Amino acid sequence: MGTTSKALSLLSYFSRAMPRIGLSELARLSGLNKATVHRLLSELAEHGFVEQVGAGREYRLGPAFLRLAALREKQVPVREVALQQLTELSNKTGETAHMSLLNGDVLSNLAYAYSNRHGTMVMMEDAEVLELHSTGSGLAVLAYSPASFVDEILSRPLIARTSQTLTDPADIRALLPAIRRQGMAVSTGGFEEDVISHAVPIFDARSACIGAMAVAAPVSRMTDALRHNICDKLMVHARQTTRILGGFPPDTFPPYQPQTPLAEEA
Amino acid sequence: MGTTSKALSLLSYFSRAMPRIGLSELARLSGLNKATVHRLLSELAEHGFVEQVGAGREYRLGPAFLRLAALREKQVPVREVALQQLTELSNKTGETAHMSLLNGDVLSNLAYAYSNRHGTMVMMEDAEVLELHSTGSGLAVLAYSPASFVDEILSRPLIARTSQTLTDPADIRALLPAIRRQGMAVSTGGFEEDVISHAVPIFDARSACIGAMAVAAPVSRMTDALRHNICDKLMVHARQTTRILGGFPPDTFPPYQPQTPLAEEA
DNA sequence: GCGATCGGTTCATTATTTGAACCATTGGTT
DNA sequence: AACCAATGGTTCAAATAATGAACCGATCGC
Repeated sequence: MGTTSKALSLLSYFSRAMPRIGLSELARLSGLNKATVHRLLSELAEHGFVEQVGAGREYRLGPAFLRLAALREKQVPVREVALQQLTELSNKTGETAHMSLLNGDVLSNLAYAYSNRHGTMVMMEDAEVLELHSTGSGLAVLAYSPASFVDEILSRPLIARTSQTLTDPADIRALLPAIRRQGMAVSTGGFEEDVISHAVPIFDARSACIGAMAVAAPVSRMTDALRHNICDKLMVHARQTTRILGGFPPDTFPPYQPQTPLAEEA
Repeated sequence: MGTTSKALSLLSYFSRAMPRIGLSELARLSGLNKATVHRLLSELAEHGFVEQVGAGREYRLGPAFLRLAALREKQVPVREVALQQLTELSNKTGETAHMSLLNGDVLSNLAYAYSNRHGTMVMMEDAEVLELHSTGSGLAVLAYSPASFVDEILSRPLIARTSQTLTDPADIRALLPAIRRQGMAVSTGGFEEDVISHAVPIFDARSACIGAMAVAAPVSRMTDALRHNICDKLMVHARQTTRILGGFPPDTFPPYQPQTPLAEEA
């Protein structure tokens, strides 16, 4: 691994759950020498990628990202496009819609939209982390990822978020062909109890899967009618999002077919 | 310069004006060897900090920034705080309010708010770059920056954006004491003709100047009454922003005094 | 078909990175 | 108050990774 990669990988240890990290702890997490981590952090800090916070001298992500994210978004307005689509999708389904992007071996939430049709909604947050094995979005991404990547992911310990989380690699592999046939993944209670999530993958210009768009609803509210409505609208908006972003679904991706209660299967 | 710094500095060549850069061009811009740049870009690309775009194989900023910016914003909601303050400021003054952060030797715009009081407004954009010598915000920052930084900035060629831009280092230095006395900088037509900009510096927890909040108005609309209103409201909201962000003005920073037409001077 | 680009690669030389051991501080425990 | 175990940070010889001139193959304009 190059020095630059080491420096950049340090950034990946910052998360919602661990927003500030001390020097020694970061050295432990990354397996690098403390002196090395210190030098890398100093260089990162010089460029505003991290900064030190008050007393404990811990480090946190720096202000440079605001500028660079704004530039990125100006060039490729993924978030803006996603928000438009999600707002429509959420309005049409009456449920929470969200979109997440693949970031290493995990999905991170990019944007979301709530509906005000019901008193209760599945809640979401920006930059929330979604695991590939326990969420509908993750399964959708796995189904359209290279075999080597799937092997890599499934070879690691799969944490059971709920009693319904699939943790056997074989069980998860068995789902993928069906997801590929339908162009959509469904996960019931895999990440949070009582939440059912439908997800459709999003592709880039090289037809690589870069993330997923999903609708998350309380299990208690799910009916055949709602399911069909969600499937139909989700398929439309996910495909549209891929297209607007300049991406192309792979040749094997099933074309859109209007979903009616009669057309149901599986 | 360490390897990491070289890699990170490559990112700084991407801008609104130059959103995509080819390998050879980036090598030329940075003065590094083409092979070196290629290796650094490959490492950056591995982590999603840059990506290659279609035909020309040029590079642009990658999707990783969206996630990291969201995390940063979650931890230190500068943008959110700024937007609230700017919206109020813009409403109270009837003019465009914006806030920019120091990024190396230049300010980059973080957020802005328009008023709908008038048919014409000074326009702004996110991630827009403001030079230190030609803008009100830049002068405010210079006035509260270390002497060595000021020397560094003023030793470089100062581009004349308009016929009214100050390009003589001595002229600019002469302004700084008055700015420090008032806690506010004013620039008329320095960046764009017919725009007058009032700016107040923003400070962090160590009382270092990290950027500026400003109100930009058409010169044609400027009256004594508007000027006093802008000064008063800008002082209030800039100080409030510093405070909310956990920062402290330096001891030398003048305390807020209500601005009335009678209290005017220079 | 030529010349001048481009992105990308190679490999001996070189300079940077590395890490064990070392401070100075801090905070909790005996 | 003495002690221990943390912390962030520093040092410098040894080891490793970065470097860059020259080289491909492809593309473009003429």
